[in-house]
Amino acid sequence: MGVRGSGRERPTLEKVALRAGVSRATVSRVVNGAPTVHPRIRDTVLRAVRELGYVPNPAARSLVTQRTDSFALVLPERASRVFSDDQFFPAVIRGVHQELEEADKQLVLMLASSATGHDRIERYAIGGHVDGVMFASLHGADPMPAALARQGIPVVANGRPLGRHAVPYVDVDHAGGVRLAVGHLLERGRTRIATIAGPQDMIAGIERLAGYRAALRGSRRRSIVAVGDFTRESGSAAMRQLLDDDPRLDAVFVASDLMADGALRTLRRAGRRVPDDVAVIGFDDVELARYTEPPLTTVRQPISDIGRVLAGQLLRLAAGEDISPAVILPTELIVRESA
Amino acid sequence: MGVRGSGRERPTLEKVALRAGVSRATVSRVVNGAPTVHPRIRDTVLRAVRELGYVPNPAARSLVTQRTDSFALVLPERASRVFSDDQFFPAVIRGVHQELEEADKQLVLMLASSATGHDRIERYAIGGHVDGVMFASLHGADPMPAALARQGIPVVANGRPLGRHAVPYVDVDHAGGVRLAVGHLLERGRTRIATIAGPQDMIAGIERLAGYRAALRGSRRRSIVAVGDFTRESGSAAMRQLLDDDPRLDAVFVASDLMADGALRTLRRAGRRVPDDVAVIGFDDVELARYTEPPLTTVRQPISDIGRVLAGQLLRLAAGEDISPAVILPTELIVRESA
DNA sequence: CACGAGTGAGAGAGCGCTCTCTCACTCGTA
DNA sequence: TACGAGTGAGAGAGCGCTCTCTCACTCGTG
Repeated sequence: MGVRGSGRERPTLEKVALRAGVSRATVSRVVNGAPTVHPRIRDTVLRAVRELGYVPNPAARSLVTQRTDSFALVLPERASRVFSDDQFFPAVIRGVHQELEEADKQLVLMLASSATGHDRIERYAIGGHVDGVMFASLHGADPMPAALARQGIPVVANGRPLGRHAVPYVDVDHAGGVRLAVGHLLERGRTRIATIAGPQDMIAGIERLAGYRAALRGSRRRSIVAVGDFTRESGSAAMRQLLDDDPRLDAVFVASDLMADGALRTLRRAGRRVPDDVAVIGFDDVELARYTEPPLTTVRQPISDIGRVLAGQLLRLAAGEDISPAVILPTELIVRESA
Repeated sequence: MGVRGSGRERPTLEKVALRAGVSRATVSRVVNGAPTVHPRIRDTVLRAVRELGYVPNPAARSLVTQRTDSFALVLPERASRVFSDDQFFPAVIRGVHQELEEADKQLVLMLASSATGHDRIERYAIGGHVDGVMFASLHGADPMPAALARQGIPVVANGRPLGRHAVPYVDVDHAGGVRLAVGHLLERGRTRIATIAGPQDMIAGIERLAGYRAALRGSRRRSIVAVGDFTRESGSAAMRQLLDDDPRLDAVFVASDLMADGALRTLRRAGRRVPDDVAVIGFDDVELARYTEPPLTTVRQPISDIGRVLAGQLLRLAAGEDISPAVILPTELIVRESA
């Protein structure tokens, strides 16, 4: 049966003006909070608005203002990663949503899948459906952000874009976090410190590996590297490989908590005690980290803050303000039991 | 510095018409795929469109068509539950997005937080920003869906709304799933089968508990109930209580995987072996279920299908078609090691 | 008392598109 | 050859709102 659209003629500015005995312009002024309306008239208008249940028509409004008051968040949709139990995206979404809500803006969510998805997003943004676009966790040197920016569309990315063309971005201090982690391991006297890196076409993967290398460099330790793709399975596999490569390693820095969980399972199966035989440190501090066996020492990144700042920067950019080309959020080491 | 809006005068229908040497109406016909245009003219127009990089202005279009081609998905935003590592929402979002993308519609995400959030959502929908609204996992007898439906806005909910006023909904076969789970436990000769129920103001919590009671009723077993709120912690706590209440229980049906994980931890700590001493069955089959200790036997619900169907129904409703007032998706028992 | 500044409200021109109505023209048929 | 049906394209009226311009009116001041 279905609750079909009863139509319910929505009142227009005109109707309200008629009822309040003023002009359309005055109603518009009242509705938009212009200061140049006499209080008495304002009240009359507001009453009419209430009585008629008037709500402005957004299409008509944006037709003339050239704004839509909504912003797009583009997420890569790679089935396995996005929305696995990695909690990154939900938290980013929450942060973005909070910030936008406070500014009374709407969030349009776009999952960029295949190439077609790319096209669609570009057309959508260029078509002026939104006032700006946020990109989260781009894969590699995606040309889309720069392309949109060149079209004059406000764009902010999460994670430094790899291409030449800069768009403003916000990211966390990957290198600093890794430094804390590796420093912690060194302090505890670990000597053979390996790493499980993330995918090398994503900025987070790249920077965390670079951070690991930099942190070890000072200590004359040799680096031992395996590469995963941020999934639990890849963490397990990478750990197996590391144990093959260097059975005597006594610590691993893993570039994500999910991979760290996989690594912990491999270690357990291999009969290594954590942290006694092998210390493990992850990265992210998702909820999972508190429930691994043993609970995971990890580098916390303020995920939903990324979302908030991302949206905040975009709002400012769209408002015509100048924003800093990069905002780097701090990371911190959360010490639990795995290291 | 900021990549500021260079403006980049966007061409209008008029400009395209001028260039192609036809009228605005004809360009509109071509752009919207009307069949009554001579192929030669169509080509000329399309060339002009391409050369000018014309993209229709959505605000102008919806001003006259009264459509926006976008739909809202409303999720409750209770910090702890939403976007915890419960994977429900991400999967629903993905499903909804897929379905909408195929229809070339956009997804506007709204997190309903406080009462203010409610207001905002109502105003937004009534304002005509979207062509329809989906609600996922309403808390209790939320009046919003019915209120919007009464205003003539197409609405579909996930999970049967509790109020009197029906809106079309899609849900999974909770009772059937629970029946499979309890049946499995009975078959294996379990005699004292407890349950950890979900919150009793959510339809999923209510129906799964009712299903448990119904399934036991035939078997002359006594029901043993503790209530959680779908979080891992509440699962742990509920399990502790159950062990206190009836130390000799030999099976638990838990209304969510996350709570089941909590329950497993409590059992482990209490020295009970799973499944030897106590069999555990969860509900949801989120990714976590494959990684618990031991891997969790659980009732799978096709989460992203819920999203797809939700969106599909809404699209149909918004298109003026009649839809069935309820769609129930099947559940199935996934047997792993915990029972 | 006259004048100019300041204030509050209305008139009216669009914003870019769709869609109905109208009309010119091409055929097929008697 | 004449007529009616069918087809393809243009004219033009809005959709509901914002915003500039204009104007009437009220004061304060010289």
